[in-house]
Amino acid sequence: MSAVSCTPTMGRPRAFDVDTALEKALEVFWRNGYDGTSLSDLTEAMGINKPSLYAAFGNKEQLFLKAIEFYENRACSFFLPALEKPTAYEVAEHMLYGAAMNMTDSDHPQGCIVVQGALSCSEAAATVKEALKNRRVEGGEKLCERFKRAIAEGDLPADVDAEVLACYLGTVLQGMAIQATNGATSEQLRQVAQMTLQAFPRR
Amino acid sequence: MSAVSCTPTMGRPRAFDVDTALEKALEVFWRNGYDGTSLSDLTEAMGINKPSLYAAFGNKEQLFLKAIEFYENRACSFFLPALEKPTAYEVAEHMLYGAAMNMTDSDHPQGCIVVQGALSCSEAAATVKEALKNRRVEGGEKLCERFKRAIAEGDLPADVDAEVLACYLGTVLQGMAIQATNGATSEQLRQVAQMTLQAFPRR
DNA sequence: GGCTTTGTGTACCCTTTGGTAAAAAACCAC
DNA sequence: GTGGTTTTTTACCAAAGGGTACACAAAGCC
Repeated sequence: MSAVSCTPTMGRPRAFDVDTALEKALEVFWRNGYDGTSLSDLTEAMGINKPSLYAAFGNKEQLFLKAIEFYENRACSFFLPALEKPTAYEVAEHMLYGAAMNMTDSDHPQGCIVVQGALSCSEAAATVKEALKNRRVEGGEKLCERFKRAIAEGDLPADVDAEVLACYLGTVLQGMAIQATNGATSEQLRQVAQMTLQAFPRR
Repeated sequence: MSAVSCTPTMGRPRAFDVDTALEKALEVFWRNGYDGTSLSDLTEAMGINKPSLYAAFGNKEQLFLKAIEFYENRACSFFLPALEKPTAYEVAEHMLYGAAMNMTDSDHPQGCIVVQGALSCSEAAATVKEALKNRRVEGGEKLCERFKRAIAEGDLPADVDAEVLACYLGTVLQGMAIQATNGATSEQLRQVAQMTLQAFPRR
């Protein structure tokens, strides 16, 4: 199941659990950003030494990318499940309320690592910055596709612009990540979600 | 006028213009973030040596804070002027369309440095992270005050929740900064602005 | 038991980081 | 010119950055 490494049968067994270590790394990257996280921060949080980190994950950049994958596959992810809802309105509703809940959850850093993990960063972080940007853009495209389908199904009025609607929803979702880091409560974000839905076309 | 230093009459004159150098520093910080910007990046962009930088601006942290001040006092700032508009709706309108224009202006990096300058960062950047967070929160509070005034003036319905309205608008504005870094065009952001205004109560 | 294979721990590599000491240079007042 | 004052230049510092060599330890295989 672990996407990171197939445990070999020979040789000394690993003394740590790869997914647990990845989860710790995710939390550090989430809180401090890519540039703001040092290898010492990582090895300390993960409870392993540098050679173990490099053997298991490649390097800092690859570790970050694997942490992002781990993040998106977590049980509490809300984006993809929301896309499956039967109507466009319910898609938006579940996504907005899911974000309000998830981004303020005190079990992990506030906000969203795909937004804040490497927003403005050094040349050395250009690859991960691009990777996160692509994920944000792809999220918008998935929303757009979903709304186009809704129009085709007659679930949304034919004169609705799916791209604008997706961009609007994406803007609010990404803005909620910033609000969460500002200290907004889940209740405040739920009210933002409610207002956002007021501008949302219903069949 | 320069808030940075009163030019002394004695001694060797400065070989660079403080405000020009500050503008260059702002651009680097804006593009790379606080953690992602090194002193070499700064001195190269500003065209000065490190001792000159330290003499004129203190250190990296103080230079960043002065760059933020410079940023907020620029001619093309839109936030404070929008607050002065006669009605709450016009306040929101000017702020949203101002953001759509400003955050995609190719004369400088995309987005907003108050949002992306130090969103997730190292312990060493905790001070500037906090400073930016405070500015974002204060922006929301100013919006809230403005909307409360609008309610008192009868410009907004009495049953409107000024706090929710301010949080909603702040969320969209901060989300627009992310969209701009994603590569959104000013036209796309204008359409987001238009949709946002649909949820805005009118008298 | 030995052999092979893999992971761990320590100690190290070079580069870059933020920041400064000290001397030379450019100005003003006299 | 001389003295006082400030800025520039060059060279440097200690610490931290990402990354690795190497010896040793722990497992399966035979």
